[in-house]
Amino acid sequence: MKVENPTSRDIADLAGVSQATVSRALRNSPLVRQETREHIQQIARELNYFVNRNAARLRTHQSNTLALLLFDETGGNDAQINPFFLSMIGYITRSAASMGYDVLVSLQQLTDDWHVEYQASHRADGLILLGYGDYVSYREKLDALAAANTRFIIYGPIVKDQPGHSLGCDNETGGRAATEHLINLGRKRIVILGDTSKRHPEFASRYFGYARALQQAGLELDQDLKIHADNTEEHSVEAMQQLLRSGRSFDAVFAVTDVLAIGAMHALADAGLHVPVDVSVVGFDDLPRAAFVTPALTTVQQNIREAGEGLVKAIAGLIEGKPVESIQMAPKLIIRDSCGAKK
Amino acid sequence: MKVENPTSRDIADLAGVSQATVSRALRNSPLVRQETREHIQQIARELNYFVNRNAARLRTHQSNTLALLLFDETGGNDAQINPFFLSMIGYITRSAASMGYDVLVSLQQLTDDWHVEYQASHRADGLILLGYGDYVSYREKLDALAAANTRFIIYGPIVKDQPGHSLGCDNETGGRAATEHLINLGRKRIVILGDTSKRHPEFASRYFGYARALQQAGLELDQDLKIHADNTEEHSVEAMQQLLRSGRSFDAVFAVTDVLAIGAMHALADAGLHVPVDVSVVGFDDLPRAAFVTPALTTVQQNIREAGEGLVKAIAGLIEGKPVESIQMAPKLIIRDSCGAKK
DNA sequence: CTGAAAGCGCTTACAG
DNA sequence: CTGAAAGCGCTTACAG
Repeated sequence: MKVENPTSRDIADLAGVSQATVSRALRNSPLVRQETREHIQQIARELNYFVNRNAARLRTHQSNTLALLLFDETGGNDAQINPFFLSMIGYITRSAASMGYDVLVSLQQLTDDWHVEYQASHRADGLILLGYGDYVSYREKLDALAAANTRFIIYGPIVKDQPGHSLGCDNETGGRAATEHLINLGRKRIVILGDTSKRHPEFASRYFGYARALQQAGLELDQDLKIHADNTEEHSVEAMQQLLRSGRSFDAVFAVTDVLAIGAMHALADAGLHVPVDVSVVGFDDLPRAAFVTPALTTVQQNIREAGEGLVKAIAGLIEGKPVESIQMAPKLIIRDSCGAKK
Repeated sequence: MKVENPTSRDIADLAGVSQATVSRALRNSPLVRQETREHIQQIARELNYFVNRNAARLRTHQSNTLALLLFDETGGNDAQINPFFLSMIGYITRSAASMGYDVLVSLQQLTDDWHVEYQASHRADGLILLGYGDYVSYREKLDALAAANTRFIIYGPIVKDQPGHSLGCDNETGGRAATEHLINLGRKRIVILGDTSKRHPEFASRYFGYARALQQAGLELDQDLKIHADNTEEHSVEAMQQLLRSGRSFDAVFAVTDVLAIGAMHALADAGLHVPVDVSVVGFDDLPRAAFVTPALTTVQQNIREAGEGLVKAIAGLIEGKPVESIQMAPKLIIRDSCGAKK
């Protein structure tokens, strides 16, 4: 009764049926008589048999696998993934498992010739793309994906004319909510911090929300308060130090990511300014660490659970040939201490 | 020249050679004449051809894939993975990629009938197990893995008689370093916080290190200062509140994880105690958030980069049939503000 | 250096 | 309800 690496043929011999019947029985085909089916499954269990997925995949042309591609934002120096996207992995994995998909994880650098290979080599049926990338640089890759008929979904903004599907939060509404909140707290000179160029459409949308809120409140849109910073804590600190040195007055900072907001808080504290008394700070993302910094960071939350589940559902739909629409989710303002709303 | 889903046969037809030669050429076999090889590779590139990995895997009985199994510590309520292990994913993925392995990620619940399936179904050649599990409960699963001849490596302590290989940090040395540091700061009544039972051998080792440091310093090992808490912030807060209510005096807390340390800091602050003036706090793990809490947490760092790379190297060794030894890495005390060393 | 052939372990249309 | 057969796309021992 002991077989080293049992195959369906071994089960068939043991059960006294054909190999085809074993295959059917193990897939719970209604074609097989219940009694036969149970007998076969019993034997399979005893032998600790599992279907060789590679054979099944070769035969069916389906891998039942999703590839999760994370843009490596560190340029290959480190393998630390942006914590916002990192925490999505759990939800994606669980959600995929519940739908019968395995999840392959891979870090992708801008220089890599990525993506195309996963589906072409039949390792994955579709791709999920995660990361705050530079969309101008990535565009070329996305076009290559589309040209190869690869199924993919990006977590990010809906960009006009961009190939493929996207799922992201409504960045403009989020940026607007953050800014309105600051305005309601009496703040009038609100810095917008980050790379809001078209290279980062999600950040640009947050900026549009900011601009709209100011406009609606009758506040001036001062270009001097638009501060560029690449999306790292270090760049944020630097940008804020420069702003402080310039002597320009401001009473609030809306950073387009939490990473930037945390950097800004450090720079402000180092300059002897008190958050939120002197300057209110609001971020975006609700990173796990946002609740742990002091003062706890007020921020715009993107629902990562909803995002993870939505991404899997979308790519599964694409794989099954269903029509899938790009989706925008509602962001949520999380009020903590850095804005000064709580007294 | 356009073929929808090209196979090696298509390349062969186009190149005017046999399919076998194409296969050899694409694998850079020295058997193939260089000119022929380059010609074939050229055509493959033009057609955007990639080897069907499922066929190759079926044929070679190798998946060149590692399965990364994360113990789900939330009991299925949430899919948040312990951030310590989460941040290892990047290093594991990159390291695996550099050795030619794909990485499959999966959340595993205690109730699942896990593990065995990955290798038996030929989806992975070996497993990496990550998580602060309850080793008494997991033991049964590990035995099943071993019985099925599955190759696996666990990030965790080396436990006597436990099947398989482990890679972890030297928890006893880490616990000792943390405690000695507190003693050198003049602390005499040091609470040890966490589940230090044999269910969590890594925590038990940290406790042994603690005990040894006290002993060496001629300090009493007071059982009243050994405080049990399951590894969540909430349980930590509760345990500390109970300790504070008991009126027992103490001047330091060595929490066996950062999660517990952060919970303890909250409980102490809520009770009006000042860290580190009234009570020094030291944790273990160096979670990303440890540097962000106030005061910044002094903790014992486990090198996740070294860990990730070591795990991949170890499982790759196991797969290739090389002898692999269980490994202990050196932990490193990271001194920040919560212990009171900096003035 | 190259080709013809076998075979990895499945799934499924076809025939009964 | 079941079996015989074909075939998914590779890799590699064997023969030349």
